[in-house]
Amino acid sequence: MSVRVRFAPSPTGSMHIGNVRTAIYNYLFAKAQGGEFIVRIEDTDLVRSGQEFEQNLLLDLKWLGLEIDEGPETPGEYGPYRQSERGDFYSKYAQQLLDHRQAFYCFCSEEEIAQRREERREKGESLHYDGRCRHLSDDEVKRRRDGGEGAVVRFLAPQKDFHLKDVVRGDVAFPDGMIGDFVIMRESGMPVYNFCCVIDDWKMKITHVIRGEDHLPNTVRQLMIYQALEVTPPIFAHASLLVGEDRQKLSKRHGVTSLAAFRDLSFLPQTMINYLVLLGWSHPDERVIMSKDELETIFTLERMHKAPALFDLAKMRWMNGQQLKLLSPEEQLKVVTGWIKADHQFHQEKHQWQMSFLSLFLDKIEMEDDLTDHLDLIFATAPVASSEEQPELEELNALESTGQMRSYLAAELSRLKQQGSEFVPVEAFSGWTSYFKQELKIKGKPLFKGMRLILTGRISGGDLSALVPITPIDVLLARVS
RNA sequence: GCUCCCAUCGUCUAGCCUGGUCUAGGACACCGCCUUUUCACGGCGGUAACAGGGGUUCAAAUCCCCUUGGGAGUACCA
Repeated sequence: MSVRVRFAPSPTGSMHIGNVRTAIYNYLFAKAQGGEFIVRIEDTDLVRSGQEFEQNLLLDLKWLGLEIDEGPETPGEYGPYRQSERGDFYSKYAQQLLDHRQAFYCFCSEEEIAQRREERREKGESLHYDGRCRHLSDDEVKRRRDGGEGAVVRFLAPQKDFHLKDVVRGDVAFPDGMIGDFVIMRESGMPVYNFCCVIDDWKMKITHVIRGEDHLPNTVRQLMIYQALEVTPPIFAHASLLVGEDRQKLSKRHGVTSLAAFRDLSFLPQTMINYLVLLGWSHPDERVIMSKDELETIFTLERMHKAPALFDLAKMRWMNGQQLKLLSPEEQLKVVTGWIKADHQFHQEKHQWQMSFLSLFLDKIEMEDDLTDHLDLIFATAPVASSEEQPELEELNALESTGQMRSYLAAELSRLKQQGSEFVPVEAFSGWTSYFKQELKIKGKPLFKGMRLILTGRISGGDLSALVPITPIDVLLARVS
């Protein structure tokens, strides 16, 4: 049977990276197995769900390049793909469970249950639902329902041990009494997660359920339902959690956690996939930089890691640089150009010039914020020097040779500008250097650092002979005067 | 409280299943050196970990037990 996996987010906010990683695992596994990647929207919580969230979710997956085989916008034969539209399935099987006495109507209000739980807590007893409505007679149920009394449907939890064979965790035991009778249908008639999940995974012919470890306790409930329905459960793989600095499950309060936020920070989709997949999975040969295509052939559930993983922005940053270097020059330019504000002078320059800029700085660029400094080096007219550079800078400035070079360069630049040049020809630059050496007898630190100071306003930086020819003459003139 | 899960450098991890080749390997970060008359890249090197205690065994990071620590769940959320 062909592998079918699903990513089943609830549209209640922007997609956070824990979910993104789950999506990636599912997608990669599907690809590696030649199977299907299905997206199912879990929107049974009408209050928290929103249509705009679903749209963003789908857009996020698209941005990542995770192609959906079946989903709300590309339905296959097992739809609908939104739980809010699958009501018939749920009521049908809820009724079946009711008929078979595997579920029952419960008339207890939330307040009553909370109160009874408190009482049991004081007595040190189990906090589960106490089974009060378990054995109401059919007549009583009918009477109370006909009388308009609200009721939920509870699943009657079997009193026995359960056992799960999890691909990443191995054998997991769930002892008898771990959970009480749980709600599968709300008073409003809306089904609840654990129930929908089973019905949908079954009806959508899902073969492997790959999800976060936080769902592990849910799995017993689901196993119970599978058994009651006499359906063979899928294979489960529970991935470790992603945690924040405090080692707790990653959530909004950990700062930057949504995919959108990382995208805004200029992380590439490849980086997201590459970095996230490595947070809980490893390549058999410990390769680190990988493309999505490579991952699609090599990913296996067996190499998933059990312990929770912590985010390391520094490594992710490095990885972004590595992924950037993997692109073709044209693609690199496109990415980098996208990082620069629309009204920046950079966009006015010719393609050839932009490529020169890129090749000069590519090694130093990992993220968007690396760019500012390099752009300033080319375009900023006012010199920027750090405070600790100040003493050396002043010392250099006071040198007689610096003054000589400054007036010479000012004259040269004006001459070039009058000739109509926009940039300094490479030969002109080397001409200046030889002139300073041979005629003015300036050499060593006063020569190189001095020229750098005059032309860039700084005392350290990249190769001047490459930098100067791509700096606009107007900028250089402003710096010299 | 109860149930379940987890535990190798600061971080991500390899190794653990199938004990010896592990004086524990890699990556990020950090620190040196080389190269570069400067920056970066690169190259070379360094600091740094098997949570603790008991077993089993000729031999344990690897198997078992306990302790400790961390996490998750315990909803008419998913």
